[in-house]
Amino acid sequence: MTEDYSQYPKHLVAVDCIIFGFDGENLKILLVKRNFEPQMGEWSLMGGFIDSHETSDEAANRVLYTLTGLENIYLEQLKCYTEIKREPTARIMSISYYALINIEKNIQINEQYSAEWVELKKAPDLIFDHNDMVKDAVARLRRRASTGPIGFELLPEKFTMKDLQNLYEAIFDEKFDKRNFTSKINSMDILVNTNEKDMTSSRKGSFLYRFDEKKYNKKTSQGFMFKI
Amino acid sequence: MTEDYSQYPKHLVAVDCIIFGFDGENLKILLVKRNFEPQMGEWSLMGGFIDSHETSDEAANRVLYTLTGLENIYLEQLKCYTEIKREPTARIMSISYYALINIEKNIQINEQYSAEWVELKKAPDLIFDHNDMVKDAVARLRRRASTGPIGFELLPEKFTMKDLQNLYEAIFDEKFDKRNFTSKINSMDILVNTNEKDMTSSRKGSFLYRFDEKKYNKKTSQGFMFKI
DNA sequence: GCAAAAGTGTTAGCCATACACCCATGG
DNA sequence: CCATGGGTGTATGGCTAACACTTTTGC
Repeated sequence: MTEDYSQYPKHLVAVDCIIFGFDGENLKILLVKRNFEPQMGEWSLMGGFIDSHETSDEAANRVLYTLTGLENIYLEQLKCYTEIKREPTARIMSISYYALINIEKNIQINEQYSAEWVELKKAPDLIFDHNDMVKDAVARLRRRASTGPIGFELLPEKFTMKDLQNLYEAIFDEKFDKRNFTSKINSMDILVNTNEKDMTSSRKGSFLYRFDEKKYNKKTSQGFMFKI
Repeated sequence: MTEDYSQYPKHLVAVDCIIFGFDGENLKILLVKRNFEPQMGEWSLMGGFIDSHETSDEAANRVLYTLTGLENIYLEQLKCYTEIKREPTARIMSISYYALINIEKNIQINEQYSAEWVELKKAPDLIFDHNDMVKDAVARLRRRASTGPIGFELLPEKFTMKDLQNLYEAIFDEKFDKRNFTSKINSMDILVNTNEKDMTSSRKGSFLYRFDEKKYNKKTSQGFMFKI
């Protein structure tokens, strides 16, 4: 006896992306203004339907590429939302993904979508269950950021210690002590000082660091655990 | 302009359940022997297709009820698996759920499914990507167990300190020091000593405890954090 | 020379860990 | 009375958190 799949219902399945960026001061998310019904003109996450020939990961990457032109972005599946009435016009499941992008990269945001970076804290109400998706994504981001070096995805290649601290303060919405933060980071020994200075923020200038991924991987394979 | 959904492909979407139980010594999972093709006769997780009128949570609860007759079980969504060829005969997405059940409850396992409790460590190879699902579920269980009181879902209402320690040792696959474990649990002050003794395990007998959920909730709302 | 941000160490309290003996009881 | 598992306290080292002054340099 072979299973006859035709008796089972099929479903529309979409992906929605929570795209995080950091401008040096605030965490932001990239939102689009819907240019189609339902809820045309309202703010939402960027999403798209999953095609028959692609996985949800591929669909999320495609959606991200379509909007930003970026590839090889940090992207992680979060959760599948399946409430029957989560969209008013049809039963659509959606798998949420969150992405981390360096906001300074030359992003050519596709004009077609009226996308905007908005501060996470000041984000407008979103359609459907997209507010829940964002909330879940922030929780996941915090957890990942505290246990792994994903914060660097949000920074340019070279960054100051202050940038890094600002980033973590934005992610956790919490202030840290400068000396404790610096020595914790330094004690992990996963950054390299480029010996270049960023002279834009002060007269004295502040050193620029790079995340040393090779070193991090090596240390990790020897039992090291990132922890903030 | 309203979106025309008919142009988008629809998908079969299933749920698969990783059902954990604890027998006092070992963590177990409930597996079924497939009685239909493909891969008839091989071990797999218990699963089922999502119907048009139900959410994935409801489908998972239904699958669990069908197999065990149990309702109101701890159940949490894990991840959506969408590889095109994850099943050989059709493109089927699957949302995994993990469940925690008290193995001592009068479970009437539905004979129809040839289900068996097997020790997690000795689990056979499973079909499709079910091995990955189990691995992901164990990781999630460990995380949840270390930060919340979900372990009690796996124990009978009354349990000894030894039971509790055995449980956490099984979950984390790691031995703990008896005195440190006891004092950590006691310092959280979320158990009540029933002043009954379990006389089956020793001459002296060991006290039976209950998890005090009310107290836990109250403490939690005041900032308490469970931590093991 | 002064304003503004960068950089840098020490201390005290807390928590995690390591560790061993007496107790109660049934047989 | 003895064998078996149950129950209990202390000391140490490491980590976290609190805290303030000096340096550099452009203006």
